[in-house]
Amino acid sequence: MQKKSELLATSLLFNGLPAEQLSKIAAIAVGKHYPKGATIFHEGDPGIGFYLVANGKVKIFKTSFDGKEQILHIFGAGEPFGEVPVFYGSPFPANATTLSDAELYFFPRNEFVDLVTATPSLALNMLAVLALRLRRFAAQIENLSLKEVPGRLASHLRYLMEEQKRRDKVVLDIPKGQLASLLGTSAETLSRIFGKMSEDGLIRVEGKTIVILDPNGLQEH
Amino acid sequence: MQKKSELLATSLLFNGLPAEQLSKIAAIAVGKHYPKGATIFHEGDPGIGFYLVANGKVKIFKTSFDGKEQILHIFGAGEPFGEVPVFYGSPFPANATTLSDAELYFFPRNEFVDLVTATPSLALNMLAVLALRLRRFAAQIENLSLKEVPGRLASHLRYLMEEQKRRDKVVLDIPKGQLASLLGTSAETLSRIFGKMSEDGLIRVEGKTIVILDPNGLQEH
DNA sequence: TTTTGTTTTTGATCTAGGTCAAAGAAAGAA
DNA sequence: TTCTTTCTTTGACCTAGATCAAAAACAAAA
Repeated sequence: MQKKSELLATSLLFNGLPAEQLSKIAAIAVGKHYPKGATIFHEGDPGIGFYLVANGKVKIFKTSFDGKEQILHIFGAGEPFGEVPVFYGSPFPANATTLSDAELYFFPRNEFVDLVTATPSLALNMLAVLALRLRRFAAQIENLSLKEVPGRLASHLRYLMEEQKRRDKVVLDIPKGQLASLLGTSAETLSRIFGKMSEDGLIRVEGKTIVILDPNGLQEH
Repeated sequence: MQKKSELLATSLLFNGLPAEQLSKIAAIAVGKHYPKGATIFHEGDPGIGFYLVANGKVKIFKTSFDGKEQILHIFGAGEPFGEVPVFYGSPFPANATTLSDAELYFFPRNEFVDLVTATPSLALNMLAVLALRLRRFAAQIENLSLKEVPGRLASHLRYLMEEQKRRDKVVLDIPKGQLASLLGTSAETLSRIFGKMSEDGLIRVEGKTIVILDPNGLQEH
């Protein structure tokens, strides 16, 4: 139980809460293990609570009638997901699947709402989490509708540079096919764009490692 | 002041709060009038508070370097906007402009955060508002990336049928060019799709009124 | 290693829908 | 009304990127 509240304390959601609150929160969390590729929930399932990633990676996605998928988010350690039904209406708006073996904490809706009601700083943290997510969605809509695929890839690479705090290279943490689905394109097109950017001397692709040769050129796209 | 808290009471955000709270909320709201086409804020401006539409219509949108615009939301009476910076970081993630003459209430950040902290049910209402908005964004991303333009138009028409509670016809509340920008396409393409759907006997276009001839056929798209 | 399954790349082809230009229709303003 | 200004439609053309098919490269397991 010690380790559990330690992880919780590092997340944006439970950040800054006093130890006393943290242990109450830890008390209602149920740990669950999922193998790689497991379904956590489907779009339309009733949302009886939300999850927090302890370790591993989870994708949230929509699928079209003909099987194409669009990834909305990829969440890693410390990030919560599936909160929408907790605060507004019942069914999950999208599907959730693990991208690797994963350990998750599940927070049942009613208990959690009680905690939020009793703990103003938890409520403000949750508001911050949702506000950040809205900001990310706005950026994703901008990318999908106002930028072409090279521009979307460029902004994703800049995002990874930021996240991994490197100016010279980044490592893709998901297969290229999944990246294509996140950027709203096909694996074939993404592969061609990687090729084009290499030709143009912007990057060098070495498997999952992308060497950034021209950070400024990347801005342009 | 009486009228003000009456309007507030009808909004999802302040719904169900006791009169005492409502008057406190009304006390910090500052009324402002904007003419049609006025800019309320730009992307990147510091967010010192949020707004609620008393009457009129407001669009929230992103623009590309070459001037194309993508509308993220259109808000009418009773709907709040610009809350993201209140709860997470400072700058507005998008632009806001009036689509008609509009009366807005402005809520300064600090005072409002104090109220939220002191009023659990207000916090839960705000969480519901943001959760609903996430759900809408997820649907918009799905539309942009998994559906073609006819499908997007069809789901917008179904949305209007729902909203206006009519099965036989709906009235567009914005110009067709703005609708194109909301659906992530151009005015020309939208016009052609309206034409095609009319040919196919799905709808009949009479100016801003769209007569729904075949609700089931509309489902298909 | 060799085998088998999964990613990734490459080639060839096709089309939805963007863009440019201009004409028509509506809607306000004078 | 008549004049402007803003919306909407139509025509002609063009390209980003999807799709299909198949080879190649990797990775995991036997």
